[in-house]
Amino acid sequence: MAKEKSKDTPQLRLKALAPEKKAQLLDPAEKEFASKGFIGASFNNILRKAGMSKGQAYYYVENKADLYSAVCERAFHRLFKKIETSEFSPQTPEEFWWDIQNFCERLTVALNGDETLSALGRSVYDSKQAEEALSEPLSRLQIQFNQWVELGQLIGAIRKDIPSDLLQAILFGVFKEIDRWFATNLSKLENSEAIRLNALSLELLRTLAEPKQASN
Amino acid sequence: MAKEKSKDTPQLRLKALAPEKKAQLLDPAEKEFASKGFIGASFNNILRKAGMSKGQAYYYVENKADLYSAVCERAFHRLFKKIETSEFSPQTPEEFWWDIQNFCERLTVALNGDETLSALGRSVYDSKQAEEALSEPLSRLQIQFNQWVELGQLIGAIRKDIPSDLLQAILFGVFKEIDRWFATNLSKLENSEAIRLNALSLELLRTLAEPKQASN
DNA sequence: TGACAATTTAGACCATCAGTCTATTTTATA
DNA sequence: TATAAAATAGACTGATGGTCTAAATTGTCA
Repeated sequence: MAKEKSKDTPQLRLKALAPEKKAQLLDPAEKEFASKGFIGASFNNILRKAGMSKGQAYYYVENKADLYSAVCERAFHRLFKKIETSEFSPQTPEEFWWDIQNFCERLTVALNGDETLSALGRSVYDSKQAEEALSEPLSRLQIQFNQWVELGQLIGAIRKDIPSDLLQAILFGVFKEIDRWFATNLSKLENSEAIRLNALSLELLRTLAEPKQASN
Repeated sequence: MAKEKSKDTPQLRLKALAPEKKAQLLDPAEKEFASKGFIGASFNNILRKAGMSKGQAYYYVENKADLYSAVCERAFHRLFKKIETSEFSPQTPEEFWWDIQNFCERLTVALNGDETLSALGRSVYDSKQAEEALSEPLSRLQIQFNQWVELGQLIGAIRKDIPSDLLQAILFGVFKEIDRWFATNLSKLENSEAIRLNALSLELLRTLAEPKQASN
């Protein structure tokens, strides 16, 4: 029997679309979202740039949020291909934090090489609506993050006295602010100072996340 | 001569408006902004609730952002009246942090007693647009904050190795996330746990802001 | 090849949005 | 009472994101 499940949702149809045609929509969309943010971006304008009719676009995409989500997912994969995250199995707190630092460095390099990607990433925080649009991919990220936290806790690299979702929110918040600050101030910084602050930032995160004393 | 400077801007006209009429506009606006956020709030809907025509509203208010700003300013004053901040002139780090704690407690109490105010406060972070609309009052807050930081640095309560705007962004970020977390999780919390986490949160801020060692 | 069905596309159309503009009413001045 | 100024009503504008239907295209099977 195996009745072929037909592509009866916009999402599935987009997935099955020829890469070039997908790009025809997602490329201008990415530019628009990256430069204007989720709310500022105009769906109509994207269609204009993509040379695509409304009927066509809405056949492959549920709504503006869905398009934004598709754009971000694609960019996300692009990022991860760049990072090529290696195995991550630290045994001691020192190893744990070294791995984290390593990861952050890869991330920084990857983002520095792709301004559109960086801007798109920052656009997530333009509005709650943007965040909601990405709730699904973000929750996947969250799971990954939680695994790291749990691992860290297991080997004594991360404190256990704060609910992990609170700790996570705080760490993400700090990370976000640091990112934002560097995005706007990096150009004014001496190179050496930039390096110093970068290291210091990571230290801050570590200070927040580490157990209070050397114990537990 | 002293030609009376006439109230020729919406802001001045609003300021000069009879309190009850001002409330007629600002009350429904506050409700709308608090419950829907800046972007989600509908100007038209506010007018409907206020029983006010467009011409009238736009005579007293420049645009949506200006209305939001007026609403927030009023709420802000309401908050500060509740807090009645006492003199703040610590001589030692311990005093400094004790004062901060004291302030945070007052703030918490004040906000707990006014859900609309809390929601309105949180609405600032709904979107960049909201933040921009409040750039003027927020920058006043920033100045105040910077004075505290400078004072703290003077008496050795606050580190000097991070640019103060970065430090400020980080502290604000952490504060924001903690606030948000408590806003959504407070109801599920044991009372004792809530108290513990509250104290711990402040400790986190202190950990971030204090000089690395006891020196400096 | 021709007929029929399914998929895909075009674009007119809709409600709603923030904001503008003008004609009118109300109020103050003298 | 006449005139000027301040205030108000609400029709109107150009966007927005999103819907809907009719047409075009494509696939399928005889």
